[in-house]
Amino acid sequence: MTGLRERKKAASRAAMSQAAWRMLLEHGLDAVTPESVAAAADMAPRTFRYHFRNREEAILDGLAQQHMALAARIRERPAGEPVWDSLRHVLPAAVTEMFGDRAEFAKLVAVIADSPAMLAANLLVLEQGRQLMAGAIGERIGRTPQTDVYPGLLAGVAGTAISIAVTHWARGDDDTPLGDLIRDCLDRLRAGLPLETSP
Amino acid sequence: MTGLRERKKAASRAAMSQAAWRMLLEHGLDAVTPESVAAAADMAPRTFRYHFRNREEAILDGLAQQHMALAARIRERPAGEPVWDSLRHVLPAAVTEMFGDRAEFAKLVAVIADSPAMLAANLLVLEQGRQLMAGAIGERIGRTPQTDVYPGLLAGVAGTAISIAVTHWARGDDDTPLGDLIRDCLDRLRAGLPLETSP
DNA sequence: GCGGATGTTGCCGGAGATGCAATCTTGCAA
DNA sequence: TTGCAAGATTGCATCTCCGGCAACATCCGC
Repeated sequence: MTGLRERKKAASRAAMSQAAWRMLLEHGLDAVTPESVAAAADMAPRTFRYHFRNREEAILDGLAQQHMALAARIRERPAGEPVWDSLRHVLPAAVTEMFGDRAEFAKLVAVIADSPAMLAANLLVLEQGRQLMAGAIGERIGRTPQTDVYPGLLAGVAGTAISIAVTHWARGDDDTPLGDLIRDCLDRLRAGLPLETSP
Repeated sequence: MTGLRERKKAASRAAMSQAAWRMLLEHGLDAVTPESVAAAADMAPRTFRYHFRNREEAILDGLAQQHMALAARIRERPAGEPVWDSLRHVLPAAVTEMFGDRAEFAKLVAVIADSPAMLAANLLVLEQGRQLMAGAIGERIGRTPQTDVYPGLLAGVAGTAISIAVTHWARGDDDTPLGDLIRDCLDRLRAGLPLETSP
């Protein structure tokens, strides 16, 4: 499971992904090329292409990893706990630590805004996250997403809460902590999204 | 607005999009190339690239159009109607007419399943649809998605309902009409997605 | 230790995307 | 009607990106 081989492979991947991320923040999307990233990580360009389909995938790989970790944290919650409570318990903290620095994430949002490829890659990450989340939810409540709509719906709702909360948080004209924003969104969704303002 | 010029441009676009769609259903994704589609629509390959970024975009262009129409239909609902009711009124019918033939759509699902590019393109379409839906919802309730999370949350929920319902419907091991599935999903979401089974 | 499996790398070819400019069609006004 | 500007269609040339193939190095299991 944790053989030297797999660890080295993961290390290579992580090194390039982090290099790509830093390069995006400091020099913009155009500066992120297989060549530059590979050089920064001290590897061959071809190795970059072995691990990642394109630069967008490399840049977002870190986020993708953490999305996968989200599902795991859902599974780890005590067995009897209602799923909604599990989400409310896990998501605010997990997502907050996921997007540590607001300025960095604002930059990412800006890049996504004017790059269709980045947007598409980001949507892929989110979709994959939803799939895993649906699986985890289904496992907890004993229903498979294949035959029951519930896990998919709840995972979709959770994903929506995260996306909306993070987007508003990244905009920066509101200093509410990200965790509180997510809790607020989740609570509204759990209440069935009534129109009434509830400040 | 409806000058001859624009109609001709839209016609070219529609012709190629439909050709791409038919070609996908009959010969698979690999058969859909700018050259083949352009030939089928009696146009030059370069014209294909003038209208579409890639084959996936061409294939899904019809769906994208209808997603845009969705937002318009939300806006057309009577002014006093609660937004949730508007969704419940518009979505089942609109989506049902959107995916007329189950076999065709099942094919699309299959293609999406093993083509990351198709998946990404599809997610782009859905995301764009959500944006428009959020705008329409915000307009109806007098809140802009820019400063208020409500429109985005509700649009996200609506999108989730559609995606999940359509996916299950396309699987085909349940003969419930698509409209009923969507209504069911919407009702569950409006009720805050309680875990209890309610058959 | 040895053989198989797998990560790393270089080389190279095909496919896809884009800028440019020429040409034709349409919209509009003189 | 006629002429001009704007925009759609097309060809050409180029460029980048992606992936297959094969060689080599390293690691795992027996």
